[in-house]
This record gives sequence, C-alpha cells and structure tokens, in this order.
Amino acid sequence: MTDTGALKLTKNQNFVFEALVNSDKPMSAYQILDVIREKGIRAPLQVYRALDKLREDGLVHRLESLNAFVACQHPNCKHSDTAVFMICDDCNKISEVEDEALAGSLSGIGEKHGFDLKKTTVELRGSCGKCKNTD
Amino acid sequence: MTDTGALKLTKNQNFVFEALVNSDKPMSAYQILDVIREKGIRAPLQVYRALDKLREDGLVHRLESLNAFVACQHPNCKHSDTAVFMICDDCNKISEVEDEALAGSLSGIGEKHGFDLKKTTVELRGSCGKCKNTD
DNA sequence: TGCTTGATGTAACATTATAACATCTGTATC
DNA sequence: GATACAGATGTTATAATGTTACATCAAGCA
Repeated sequence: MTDTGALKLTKNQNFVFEALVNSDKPMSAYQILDVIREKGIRAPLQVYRALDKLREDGLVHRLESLNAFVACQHPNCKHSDTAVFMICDDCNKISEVEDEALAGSLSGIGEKHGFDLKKTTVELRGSCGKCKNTD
Repeated sequence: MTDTGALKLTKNQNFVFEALVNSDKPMSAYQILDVIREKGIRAPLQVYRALDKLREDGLVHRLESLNAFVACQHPNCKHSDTAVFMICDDCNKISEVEDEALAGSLSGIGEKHGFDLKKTTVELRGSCGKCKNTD
C-alpha cells in the first residue's frame, strides 16, 4: 500500500495510483487500464474517474502535452498550481520541480495583464542530463 | 489574403490559416475542418498537415491543454519557443504574450537541472480582465 | 426501514489524431 | 518535349483519447 498521507483512497483509485507509482514514465489512461485489467477494471471511465479524484487530491498530475498522467513526485503535493515538468524526449522520463522564480514570473504576468490566474501548466521538453550526454 | 510576411502558403495552408485568423477563439482541428469544408477540404488529415506546416513556420500555435489551435498573435512570430498563453475559462479567448522574466526563469530551471531545453509550453488558466469584472 | 450520497459498473458514443496508399503538380534536367 | 523527382494533395480506414447516459451497489444516517 502506497503512502498517500492521510488520504483514504477507494479501491479503484488505489489501483490507478499504484500503476502510476510503479511506472517511471508517464502513462496514458488506456495504458493504466491495460495494467489494471487484471484487477477487474474494464472500462476507460473507471480509470478517468479515479484520475479525476487523484488529481483533485494532488496525488497525480496530467501532462497536457502528452495526454498522459504521472504520480506526483512530492509527498503530499501541495503546490500543484505551480509545478514544472521537465519531459525528456529521449528517455521519456519526467522530472517535477518547484521553482520560486518561475512562480513569481507567472503571478507577475497575471497581474500585469489583469488576468486572474487559477491554474498553470508549465511543461519543458528537451533532453535530461543523462540523455544529453549519451547522444 | 492574410499577410504572412514573406511566407508562401499553399492552398490548404491558407484555408486553415484564414479560418484561425478569422476566429477570436481557439479552434480544434475538426472545427477548422467544418469551416473549410465549403472550400472542398474533406479529411482531418488535410487539416493536420496544414497545421503542422503552419506551426513549423510559427504562424500557428497549439494549446496543449485544450487540444486546440490559434493563429499567432504577433506578426511573423519569432518567439514561439517562449510564448505564454492566458486562456480565459469564461469567454474562452486567448491572449498570447512574451515575458522576459519568465523566459529567464525557464532557462534558469533548465540549467539548474542539467536539462537541455528545446521547447516550452506555458498555459495559464483563469479569468481575463473583462470576465473577472462581470462575474 | 427508508433515504441519501458517493462509488462503481456497463454500453455506447464523441472527439482527436494518424497510417497507408494513390494521385497530382510544378520544376529541373536531359 | 520527355523524364524524373519532390512536395502537396486526396481518400479510406483506423487508432487513441475522452465523455454521456443510465443502472447498480454499499455505507452512513434520520
């Protein structure tokens, strides 16, 4: 059983979360479904519902540029509103970081343009340190 | 005929680009298709191929969090690598801006983590100034 | 017990994107 | 002109991603 802080997950939510935690790469909803079919999960909707709840709780993030999902890399993620994802296009691994300067820049942009900022998506594509040196 | 700088567009590329320029909101590929059916365009692939080329040329951007496309709001966009999109969830309009501080933050993040940054996706969701004041 | 609420199950469907293959069109070259 | 090539176009089918609508189940509670 994976530690989710004080959060109680339902059966399906656990299946989905475990699948993501056990993967070192992002997974599409249908890839998750394939993995947890053995648990009796049969329909995409069962996966999407679990993902919705897990995202609300901050345990899972959606990578918009990949249409895929990852488990949050910070225990009990509280900063899902300013997470930054570095996506390696070579090995497909994801690194999630927080960055004060970036958070400042983003809220600055909102203020400057009178935009009431509710959620940010920041995804960086490129090569991670490891792949960069082995090309 | 819309001005595209020195770029020569093909027939289909023109149809797609015109459709986006004439819209004040992002359009999905299929919405574009619906609009240019009257020109004889019949298949999604014709739209996607034109979009691919237009994006290469920097005339069109893809909004990853919407699976939709917009015409670049800067004539002859040269900075498609650091564009920031503010997406109003109330009126669905898009505002594309450039921001020096943000560009700096992003390249700083890359350097700090040894990540070789090739492309960035920054999409801000919330309410634009107009909608914010009429809720 | 009966009611409500949240979670689950199922089938069908909608939306977004691509693969595979054929054809056309302009241009350069012989 | 004839030929060959590259880029653009056209067509059909299919893959991948996501949602609607409706039925059922289980836990808690008046």
